[in-house]
Amino acid sequence: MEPLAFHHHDHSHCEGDVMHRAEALAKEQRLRLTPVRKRVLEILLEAHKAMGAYDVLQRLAAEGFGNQPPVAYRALEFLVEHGLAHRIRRLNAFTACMHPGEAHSPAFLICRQCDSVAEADAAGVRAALGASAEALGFTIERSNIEALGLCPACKTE
Amino acid sequence: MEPLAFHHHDHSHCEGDVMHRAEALAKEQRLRLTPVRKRVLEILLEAHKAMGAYDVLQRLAAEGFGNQPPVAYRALEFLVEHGLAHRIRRLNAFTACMHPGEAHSPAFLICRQCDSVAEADAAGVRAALGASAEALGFTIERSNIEALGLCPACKTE
DNA sequence: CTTGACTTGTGATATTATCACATATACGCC
DNA sequence: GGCGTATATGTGATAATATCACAAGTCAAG
Repeated sequence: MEPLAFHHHDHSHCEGDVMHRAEALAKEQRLRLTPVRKRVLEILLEAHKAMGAYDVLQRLAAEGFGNQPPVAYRALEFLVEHGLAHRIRRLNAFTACMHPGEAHSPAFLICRQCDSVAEADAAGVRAALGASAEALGFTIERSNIEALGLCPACKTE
Repeated sequence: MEPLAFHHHDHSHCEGDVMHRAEALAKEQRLRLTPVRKRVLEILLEAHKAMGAYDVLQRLAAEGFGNQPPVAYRALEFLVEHGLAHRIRRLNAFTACMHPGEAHSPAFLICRQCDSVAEADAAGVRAALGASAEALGFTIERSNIEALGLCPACKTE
């Protein structure tokens, strides 16, 4: 898994690229990536950071979609459900998945200064967590791993 | 770190024991464990599971403390700040720390069936997470690691 | 072209959390 | 002990986040 955040990169390209993969994935899995859902994913990708449901809703409403909370929440729930977006509980916010398709349940690194959110490789983390849980006889089904701190860019400023 | 949850144990004793350690810790660190704060900790310990701020508030109000949200939130914030309680973001809830004093920032195992919350050893998890973060130049300051699944008791039922 | 499953729009409401300001209490210092 | 300051609490209002319920619309299979 390549860490996309915290590095300079062709931003518009990364949007298109991820979007492309998301659409391919949706087709492959017979997911219905409807206009609202697709637009929400685009909005998240454009923002390139975590957005609250109401921020997303505002954008949607401005574009002629419904302006009631369920419109945003339902689309976001769909995207999260199918691995196209992630929910950042610490921020009560959502962010586009940068690695759709690649089975992963990443750890999130949240910069407290610039609010950027990066997906970090969590393979080792999950292994360790699984071991701890197993020692207690607990079976993990889903998990969220979030860290708050300073990103490299903000550290040097 | 001993896993207290998921095992039968002398419940009333564990309450008193943890409370005792919390008070000792407070004295040692010159923390002001005021009546509201102490009572909130007791309530969390008695419940022995995660409680929402408004649940706590209801209990407080019934006992003559203030009945406005900040009363509960302030006490809970204090307890979390000083390691006497933990915030479970997945549940928008709080739980008493079962290991006050022992420097730890545990992983939480949340049973989706019975809503019990156990603190699991997170030393390995944090090491792995720190390694992933460091690889990206990110400095972790705080983190929350939560897993949802089935506890041993609910698995066999 | 009809049925049934899924999706969206909409209004209302529930739940969680914070702000602002007045009052009261505890602590350090003299 | 008395004073001044920092800290804590009470209270009303409000903000931010999330869900429910139901009607209407859309899509796809048969």
